[in-house]
Amino acid sequence: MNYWLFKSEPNDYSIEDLARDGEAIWDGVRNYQARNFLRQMEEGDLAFFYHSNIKPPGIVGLAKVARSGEIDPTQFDPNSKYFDPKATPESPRWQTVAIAFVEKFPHPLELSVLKARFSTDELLLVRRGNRLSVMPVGEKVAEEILEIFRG
DNA sequence: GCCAACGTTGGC
DNA sequence: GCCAACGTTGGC
Repeated sequence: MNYWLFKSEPNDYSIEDLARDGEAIWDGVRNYQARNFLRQMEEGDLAFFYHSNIKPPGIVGLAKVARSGEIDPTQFDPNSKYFDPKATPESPRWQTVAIAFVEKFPHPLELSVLKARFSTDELLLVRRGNRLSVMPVGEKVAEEILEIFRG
């Protein structure tokens, strides 16, 4: 089982939205490094849900990978801002996963706290200038984060 | 509003 | 294939 982190702007899609929907196809990722992480995900993997572009940014909840190997439907939709003219149903370019809501944490775990606690080697998220919207989280760090809430 | 980081585009 | 220009992300 692996741990991941998903960034989302809450104005766009928040942990509350995921709680309401129960499940969501994580569409719109158009970065190859992030896509490769999405391809590596397996059903049952846990994912921290992170709110970006908000004050303060931070981890706000937990989700899990409900299905892997989903085809991102927005790549075929000419009306979508994620439309990719080079993608065809016969050879799609963008795969993703469906995630399911697990829990909203009782309080956000702010980026400033994460930076104080974890080095850039331990947690990619805290690396300056990191723009990946989907990234792996090491098991040790993941368990420490869960421990904060389950102590 | 600023700007660091970095991915993408396009001319050559 | 190189690389400058440009655009986007996202923290501060």
